[in-house]
Amino acid sequence: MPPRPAQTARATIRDVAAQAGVSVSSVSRVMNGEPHISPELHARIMRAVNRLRFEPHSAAQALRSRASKTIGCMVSDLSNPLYSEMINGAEEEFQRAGYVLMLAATRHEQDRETAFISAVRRRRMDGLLLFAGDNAHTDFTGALANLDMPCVAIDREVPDVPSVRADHRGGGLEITRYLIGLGHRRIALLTGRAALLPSSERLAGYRQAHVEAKLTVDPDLIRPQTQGSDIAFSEVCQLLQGPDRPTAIITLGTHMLAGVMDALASNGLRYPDDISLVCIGDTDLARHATPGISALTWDLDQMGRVAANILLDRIRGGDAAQKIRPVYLPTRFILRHSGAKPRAP
Amino acid sequence: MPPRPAQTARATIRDVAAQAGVSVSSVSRVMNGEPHISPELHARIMRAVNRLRFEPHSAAQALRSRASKTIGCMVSDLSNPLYSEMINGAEEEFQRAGYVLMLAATRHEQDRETAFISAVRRRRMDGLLLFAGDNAHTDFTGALANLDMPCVAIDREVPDVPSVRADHRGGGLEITRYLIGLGHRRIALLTGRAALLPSSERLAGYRQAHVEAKLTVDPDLIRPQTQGSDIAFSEVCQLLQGPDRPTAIITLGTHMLAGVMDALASNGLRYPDDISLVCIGDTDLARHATPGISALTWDLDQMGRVAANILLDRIRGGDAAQKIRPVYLPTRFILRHSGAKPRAP
DNA sequence: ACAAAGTATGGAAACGTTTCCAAGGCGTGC
DNA sequence: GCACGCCTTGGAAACGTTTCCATACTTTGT
Repeated sequence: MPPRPAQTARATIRDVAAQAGVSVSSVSRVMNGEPHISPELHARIMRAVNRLRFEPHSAAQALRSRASKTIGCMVSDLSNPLYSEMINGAEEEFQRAGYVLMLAATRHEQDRETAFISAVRRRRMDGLLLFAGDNAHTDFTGALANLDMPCVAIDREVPDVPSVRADHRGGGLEITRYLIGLGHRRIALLTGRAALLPSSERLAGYRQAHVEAKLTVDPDLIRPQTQGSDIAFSEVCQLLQGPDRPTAIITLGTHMLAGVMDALASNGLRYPDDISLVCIGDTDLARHATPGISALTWDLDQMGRVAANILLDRIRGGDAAQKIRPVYLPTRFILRHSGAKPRAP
Repeated sequence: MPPRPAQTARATIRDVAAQAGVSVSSVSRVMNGEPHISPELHARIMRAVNRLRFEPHSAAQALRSRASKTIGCMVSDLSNPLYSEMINGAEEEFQRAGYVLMLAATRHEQDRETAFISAVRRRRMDGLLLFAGDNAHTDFTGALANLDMPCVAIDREVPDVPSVRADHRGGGLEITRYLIGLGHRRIALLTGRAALLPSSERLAGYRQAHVEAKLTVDPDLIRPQTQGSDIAFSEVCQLLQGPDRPTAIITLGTHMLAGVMDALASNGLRYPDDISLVCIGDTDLARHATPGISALTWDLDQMGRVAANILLDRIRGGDAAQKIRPVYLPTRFILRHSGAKPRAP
């Protein structure tokens, strides 16, 4: 194998100093915008910088100054639009503050989580943003405890780490109340991985609504399966085969809703007449299905931004110990036409 | 402001060497898995590494070894599911190869593009993945030419840079032929930003189909607007007001399709009877609308992976100069029920 | 048996910054 | 006129690795 073509040598701070006839430290000061620099020194240095197209080597900066200007971001699945929209918002805030995002998708595998934590440590990243992930991963939580680094979680519960969360419990409560109010007594819940905070919170809201109405919850109606439209399809088919089928379904809006709709169609059922439907997370599909599907929504972009700013605050040495209490963002119920009173039996 | 709580000091390679009673270079060799190391030296060093929880400082490594194990990834919009799915695939390949992804969303702003290029240079990233972006940005192309770094573009044309592309031209040709074959003569095309390669290629296919059928193209039917369902809505409304309205519409599947459907509905039109519809990029909405909407699709995850592997090859010193010819991935037309013969006028 | 070639280790010089310290010049208040 | 402090600059020591070179000890080939 031929040797790599030599990178065209790049100017170092020393070259700049030599070119401008000044000391290295002066160049450094100018590059970092420090005060107490005479105008003509500044001008001379900038001229040299431009002539040589000097660009500071950030590894050297990080090594010496102990700040990498880098944020780690751990998410289970990049292609999940819920996450990517939050990341999009967060990234904008980081960019504005001069930080770069390092991204890793963990696919819910504990190995990848710990591997990324290790990368975060080795790279001495300045902060870490954690998106919803399995709380069951104890190794991970352990690794995190030793992390000793500003950290913010999104829709995830991590000890001693501040978090931003949507009010999934309140949302679950609201939509369950709504369905109960319509007269439903058997409401199926397809809310995604049980180990994820949003799912467990929604379930709590769902239960609370039942308690309020003095109804008991049939555990068979709760289907905390993984994401995926095919899973949703088979789960719903199974629910519909049963003797005492549900009269309403609450389901995740991304991917799962599609499977649910397929399942209804292939069982010859139509919403809202035969069965009521509410989905979690508003999507094009929910909006444009006919009839439109009522949905629970919240501001993903905003969540990303809020989390990013909390993290930036902490990096800047903000009042660390305080306010690790979670910040909650509201959910909003969009009423469309997928709910109705249950058929008389 | 109180001083930041001192980071608990972390072990350096020197600490490890001292603890194990060996030289620094031996520790380095062990950490990098070099050969010619006696088993007992290896064991002694690993024991010290574990005891001290030593983790090499990657900035120092990067500084000395000139490899940052980092890939830059530039994309206009992270929340666009087309992109995020490709990124998801690419990230998996990078992760497997031990690289970390650095992500930036440019929002089609040239400033952000050049800013990111600068970040890439300063951080001495090992490679760069470019997603579809405006070819009109000449400053950017200039900056890129000086980049002197392994680079792969996805659905984007950059001089001297290899690329991976879906066969958008072939796809555009296929769906336009299909509609012409049904008898349509006035086919509207809402295909996204004209400056993006996929759009211009689709347009080329669209034109070619017209040429083949000896039809002339009415430029008014081509609406190369930006993304967004509201834009699509108003564009379609405008098209439908005109005296000689189109009998078929080709539209992007993400977001725009929703606006198109709204526009049809609010003009009292139904597909496929009143007007035919085909969308580009398969989505839940296209699949589950009633009737189902025919769609052009291609493998996003695969595209990301292919691009990642080409880039990794080049980083490893692969036959650089060769094969900068674009790699094309096929598109596939999924026939559903949104197309019909045009109404007799 | 001896040169040549390899194997296993250590020592020290980079890599390109930031930052601490020192020092010269200059104004200021007494 | 002098101690003091501020502004401006330079010099040099870190930061934590990798890598080159040297060295001591084994093999191997003849």
